[in-house]
Amino acid sequence: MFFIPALNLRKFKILEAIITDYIETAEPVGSRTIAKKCGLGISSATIRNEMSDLEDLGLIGQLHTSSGRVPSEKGYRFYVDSMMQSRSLTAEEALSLQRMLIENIYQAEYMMQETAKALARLSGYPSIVSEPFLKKTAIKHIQLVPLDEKSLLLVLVTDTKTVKNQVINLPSAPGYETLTQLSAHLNRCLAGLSIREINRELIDKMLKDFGAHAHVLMPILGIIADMIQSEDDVRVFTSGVKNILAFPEFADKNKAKAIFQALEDRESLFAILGQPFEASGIQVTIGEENNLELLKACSLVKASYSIDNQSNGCIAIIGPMRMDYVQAVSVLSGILQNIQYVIEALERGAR
Amino acid sequence: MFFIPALNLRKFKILEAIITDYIETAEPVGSRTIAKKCGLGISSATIRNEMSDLEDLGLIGQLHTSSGRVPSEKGYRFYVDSMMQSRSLTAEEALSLQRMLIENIYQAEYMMQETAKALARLSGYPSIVSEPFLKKTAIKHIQLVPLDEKSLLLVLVTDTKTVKNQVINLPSAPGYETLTQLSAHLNRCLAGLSIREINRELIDKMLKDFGAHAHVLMPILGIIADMIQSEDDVRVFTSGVKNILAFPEFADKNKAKAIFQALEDRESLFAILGQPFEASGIQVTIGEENNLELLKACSLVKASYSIDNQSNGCIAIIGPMRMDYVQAVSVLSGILQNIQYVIEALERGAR
DNA sequence: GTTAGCACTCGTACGTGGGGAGTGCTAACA
DNA sequence: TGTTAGCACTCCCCACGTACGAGTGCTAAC
Repeated sequence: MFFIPALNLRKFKILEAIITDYIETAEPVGSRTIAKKCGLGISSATIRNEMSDLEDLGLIGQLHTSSGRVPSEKGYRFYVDSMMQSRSLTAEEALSLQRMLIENIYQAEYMMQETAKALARLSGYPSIVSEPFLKKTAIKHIQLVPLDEKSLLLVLVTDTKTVKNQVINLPSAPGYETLTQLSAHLNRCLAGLSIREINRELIDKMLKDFGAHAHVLMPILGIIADMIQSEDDVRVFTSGVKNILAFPEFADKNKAKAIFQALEDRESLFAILGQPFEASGIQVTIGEENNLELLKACSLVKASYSIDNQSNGCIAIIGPMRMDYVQAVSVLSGILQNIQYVIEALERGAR
Repeated sequence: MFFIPALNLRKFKILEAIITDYIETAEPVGSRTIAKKCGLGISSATIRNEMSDLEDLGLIGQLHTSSGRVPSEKGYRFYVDSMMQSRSLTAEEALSLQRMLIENIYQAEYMMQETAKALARLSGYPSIVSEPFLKKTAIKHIQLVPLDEKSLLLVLVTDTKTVKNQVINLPSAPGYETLTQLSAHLNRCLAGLSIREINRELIDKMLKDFGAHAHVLMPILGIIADMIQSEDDVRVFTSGVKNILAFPEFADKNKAKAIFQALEDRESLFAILGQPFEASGIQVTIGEENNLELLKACSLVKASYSIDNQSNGCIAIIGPMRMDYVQAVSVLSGILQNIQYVIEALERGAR
């Protein structure tokens, strides 16, 4: 948020008209268009003078002499910070979200793909949604399932209702009976704990209590720690990537391709979402403000959702700098609310 | 496969030269190009005469008078059936596949996404890979995991090592002890069976043996049947969708968008892969041969992989009709072999 | 049967010129 | 002093005509 002293109300309104018009049409905006549209009752000549001032302030620019004006990054930034007013979701949008909630929300992981879809459909931009990071998440239940004589399956249910599987290979896996006992033991000791609470002391105690199976317990404990600690199992969903093609900004094949490439690759998705997901509220980063080279011609609208007041997951949409920020922010915040609502419902259900 | 009597060796070679050149360049092929390239030692005039004949046979066509020749769908069909010789994977390609095998292959589901990636990377076309359909797959292990007082988690491991989870909501869920007993009971009765072997008689017997928990057992049995019967849980992976943008055939935004749309949507992916996946070997469908309107301007190269000699899953790539069929078929068959190899390794490991 | 030659077709690239949208500047006006 | 009409100027865009080149089909000669 920054303040521009030279900006009187008329300039403010003209700037607003330029930006909204350009967001809508993707065409440079001329003084006559503004004269007709902004309803200030002043002539295009006066507006030309004002536009010249706005250009001096660095809020708008020209592609070439005698072209209309185009918002600059600084212009967009000012618009996002000081001009635009967020709106609520329309009845239609809200209804569409409600439908999303009705089915398959018990497990957090089902919700994510659906959230990505809703985000893309309602906003018209490609969306990215990450599963919650598990770092601060607690273990709810552990189950060991026999597979064959050399392997077993570890099923981990967290308090966010996410279910994770991992096959564990051993020189010789215990039988069903032993696994059942081990499962019970693991649950007694670990259920309700988060990764931070699993310490050396606890592990020593567990091994002591169940020493006969230490050779099985050790690798299992290691893997459990890995599972809830590493982000490797955190999936990231995208939707509506094709929406990019609707924007003239990405008419160039190579630009479109770069975006598609990035949105297909896990690593670059993480890079886009950024680490850590600590920031709260909705963040808008415009053009050069983005650290990633790939995004320097784009804008990113991003929000974190939290579980148990711990910021854990991230939802975002990507678009051209000429993005409909009002639409983007309102859809994102609407969906954010819904996610929180669902998560809280899950939490309540879990206790 | 069809036979064209009028096609002597020279015409055959000219047709081959036209098709391979067009596949490479996407430009209509002229008689002089062929004269220089095909090495038959005949002049362009002679080739023009032959081309005229080939056009009469419907194997090639012209975009307009005085343009070069372009293969027709019939031409491509003849090429695929009778002309092209498949090649083996190059050392580089084979190595790339080997790398894919090294990690994360124990569970079939990990392999699928990797397979899709490899397929797209090696072929240069968008790829689609489906998980194995479970219809003929047998149950390996069932485990009931307590969640809370109103819900439990059903974990189903199949003999293809696919693991599926489903939350089951009940008015009142049994405790840990009961679930452990129920799990044991379910495994005793169902392990090793496929969906076809689960009949009324068996269910009656199970309910009789465990009548006290019939109200829990009934919904569980229903869900197990659903899980292995329905295709709802079969995931389909895509990769390299962006590759489409490399082809002039999809320069039109709307065409590209239609493909992106289709490859993002589960339903249309199933429609593309087609049902059932019974056919063996590699199938090529060209242009109008495809039932789907969307694919009438494309070619689809598809293969099924099987588990235990039952055709169960499907891998495919999509491209323009001017597809590099040699490349496509060789990559697809190379990857198919690898999938089979991995699956057999899993099977051996499972016994 | 093959080929050189030629007239013809058609798409593409290129230069040109007009129209239109837009600007900045100036001078007149309230 | 701020506003506005008018004007010259810039520059993009499009339509048009032309030249060129790639390619064909046909004919006649080998």
